[in-house]
Amino acid sequence: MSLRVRFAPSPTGYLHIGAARSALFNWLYAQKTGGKFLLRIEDTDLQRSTEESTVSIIEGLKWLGLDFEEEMVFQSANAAKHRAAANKLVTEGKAYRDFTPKRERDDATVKQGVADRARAHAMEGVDARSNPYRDVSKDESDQRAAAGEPFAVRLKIPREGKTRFEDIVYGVQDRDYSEIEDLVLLRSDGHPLYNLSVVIDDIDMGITHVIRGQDHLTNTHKQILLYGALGAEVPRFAHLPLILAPNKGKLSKRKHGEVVSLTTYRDRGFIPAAFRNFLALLGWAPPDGKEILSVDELVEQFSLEAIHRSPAVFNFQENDPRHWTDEKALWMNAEYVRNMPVEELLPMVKAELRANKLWREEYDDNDRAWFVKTLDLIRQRYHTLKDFSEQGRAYFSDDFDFDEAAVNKNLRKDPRLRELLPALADRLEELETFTAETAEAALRKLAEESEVKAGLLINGSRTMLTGQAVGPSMFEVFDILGQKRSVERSRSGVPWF
RNA sequence: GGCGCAUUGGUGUAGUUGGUUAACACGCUGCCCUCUCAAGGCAGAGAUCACGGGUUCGAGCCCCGUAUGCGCUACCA
Repeated sequence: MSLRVRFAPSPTGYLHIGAARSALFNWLYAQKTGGKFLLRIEDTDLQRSTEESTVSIIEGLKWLGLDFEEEMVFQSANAAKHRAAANKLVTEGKAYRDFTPKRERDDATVKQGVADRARAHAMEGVDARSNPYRDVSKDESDQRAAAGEPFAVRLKIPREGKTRFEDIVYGVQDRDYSEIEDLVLLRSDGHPLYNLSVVIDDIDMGITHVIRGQDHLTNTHKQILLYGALGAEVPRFAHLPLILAPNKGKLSKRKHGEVVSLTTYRDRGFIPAAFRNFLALLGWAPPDGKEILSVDELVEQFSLEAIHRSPAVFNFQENDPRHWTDEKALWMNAEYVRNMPVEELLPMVKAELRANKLWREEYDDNDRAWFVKTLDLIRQRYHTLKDFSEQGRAYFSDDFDFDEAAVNKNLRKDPRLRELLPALADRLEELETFTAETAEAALRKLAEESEVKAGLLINGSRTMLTGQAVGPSMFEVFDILGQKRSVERSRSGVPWF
């Protein structure tokens, strides 16, 4: 059978960048090997799963360009099958009914509770095979079940032995059975549990390679036991190093908020290809060390063997808007904004402008040449798509804001500009052919005659015409804005008031 | 507590079977370019390769221990 991988997120919130990376690596591996990339929504936790989340996951994958094949699978739809499988294991004697009353756990303190219980068991010398219901006779078990007594179903793990598998990333992994409790397959309310569901679904979907986060590394042993009990072939595993927060702690949705959400990057103007490129470099590096890689190059160079084992720190500074996410991601995005083919950038800028009511249909036909030229000029110093509607607003609308600092620095500082700028407007208006060159000549001539430095007029114009202190070469800006707008804005005097 | 995994400049990563001054990218500093800001070019700061032992003529690479971090240890996923 050909190679099949899957991405199996649980729909309990937006798509986490760590999950997105798992999806990417699965997808890359499928492309690389000619295999299939499948999607399964693990919504067995009905309480926490939401439809919005499922939608956002699908949108996120689409945004990153990670198309999945075949029908997506909803794990909850297979619950009956999972239950049946567990019951079959009971009949075969590979699992047993546990009539121990369920002990409720407070969700907030589970981690601690689990650790405490484990510690207590270790101290009291309780072994993992001590469950009294392990060896209850089948008749008695059947009777109690028939009498309506509630029970959970647990897998019967042998007393002696160990599981072993070779992880493609982490190497050979051993675990003694004594370290694994008889795992619960079915809750007392009949609800199938995670480890059972993944294994059965992976078998059903014919998954040959399981590529997922390192947090599942030790779970894998339990799952291997399950594959054995179910008589199925064990797939290959590749676990991915985790992505950590700057303090090297867990990067969580709860603690770190939107910076871990993939949609944030879309909403803040990232280019999908750029973010995908950045994500690929977390825990993996191409053999030739080149970092800006197209999808095709990514696919071509990718290999599971080159993934390394230490966790990656996602470097950002909370409470600092300038460093709201990893600097390298920001740099990479700017790199894409600057260098990608304009035709590919254009639709993205169009969407951005449209969302801000700055888009005009002429940009698509009559003014297309102007639009492309403008993009090419201004994108050189932009970092995200947002910049086109914010910093770039003055190129697409006469209704733009003046930056206070810029006005102070480039206009108010020298009162002569109150006269010089309108004078410049006159000169520009007189030009018969209006280009960057003629505008420059006119400006320099005026500067010379007025005995001021050209820079004074140039910087003053920049703020007067674009509201900003920074931007492209001013003569190019005159050209882009055109004679009419250049003249009007130079003359307006708006920022003086 | 037990088990597992990890540990190369601030961050992401390279470092072939152990062999001269530990490489690249982001970020940072300075200079050049220049009408500003970027970009670009040049130069530079920053790592006793977590720590301690050991093996070896020689270790970031091998072995042991320690520390720290993370993960798992649930009738969560």
